[in-house]
Amino acid sequence: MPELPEVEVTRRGLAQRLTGAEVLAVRLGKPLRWPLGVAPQALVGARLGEPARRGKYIWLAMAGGAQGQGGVLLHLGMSGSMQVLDQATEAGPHDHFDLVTTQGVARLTDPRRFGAAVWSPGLDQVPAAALLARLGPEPFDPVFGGAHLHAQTRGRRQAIKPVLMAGELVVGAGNIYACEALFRAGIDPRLAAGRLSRPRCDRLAAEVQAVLAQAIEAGGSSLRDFKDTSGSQGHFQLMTQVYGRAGQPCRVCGTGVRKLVQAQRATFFCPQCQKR
DNA sequence: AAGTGGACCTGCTAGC
DNA sequence: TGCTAGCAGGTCCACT
Repeated sequence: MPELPEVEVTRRGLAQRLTGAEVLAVRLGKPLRWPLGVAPQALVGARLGEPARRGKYIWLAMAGGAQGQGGVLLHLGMSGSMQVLDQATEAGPHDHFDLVTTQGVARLTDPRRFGAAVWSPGLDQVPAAALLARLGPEPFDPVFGGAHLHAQTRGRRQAIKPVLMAGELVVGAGNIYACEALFRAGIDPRLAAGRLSRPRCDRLAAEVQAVLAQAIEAGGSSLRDFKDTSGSQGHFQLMTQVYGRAGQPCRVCGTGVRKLVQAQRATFFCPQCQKR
């Protein structure tokens, strides 16, 4: 589910509800991708700062409590979402991390358990630093743009779509938004990254930013189960031009949208609008 | 060294 | 109707 827009929508919800709250209890469900790395009760008494986001990770900074300065790095994996409940209801079989606070209960629900909640003494310290180490620039960071995209793709033979998704050139564009950005930029997803001209890099960078911004505005995409922290669905999935539309007519030219597999992930594109 | 493929885990759906 | 193979928004790791 969650690409950058969904994670950002989640972060905003957490920020609104939980900033300044004090941790009363932590409840763990089944194991997630990585262990929390600290005894749950060690977080009791800590006060939450404003949640931050880096790529598809959310950083819940906290101070005080037995564990002292640090925070919890959250990832929603493929199927995760977070809700903030007024009261702690009984945990379901897919609720694997509850942060009970004075301002509500933040609950991570993640059926596939590719997500994680990991304690770290700081964002710039292990284990958080190790997890964030390979992330490229944020899409709205001034560092990211056509020049960066162009420079970083020289000599690369791999197709642009998996390169975009890998997160080394820019974080945040997962399968949906990589497909959508390439469509908007008129670029064939199979084109070798190193063959993108500078003007096309400019265009692609702009479209990555535009599609992510628009998706955040729309509350993210809810393909099957994504919900924001108050339980509402996003509606960007209603605006996709190509993602999930195999066989349906392109909204621009009417040609059938095609589906193929790249790096073991489905790619959707319009063979007419997107050129090599 | 870049690129590829497998792994992690569960639920839903399309197809027989 | 019922089973099953295949597929799903991510990312790490091992191997070529």
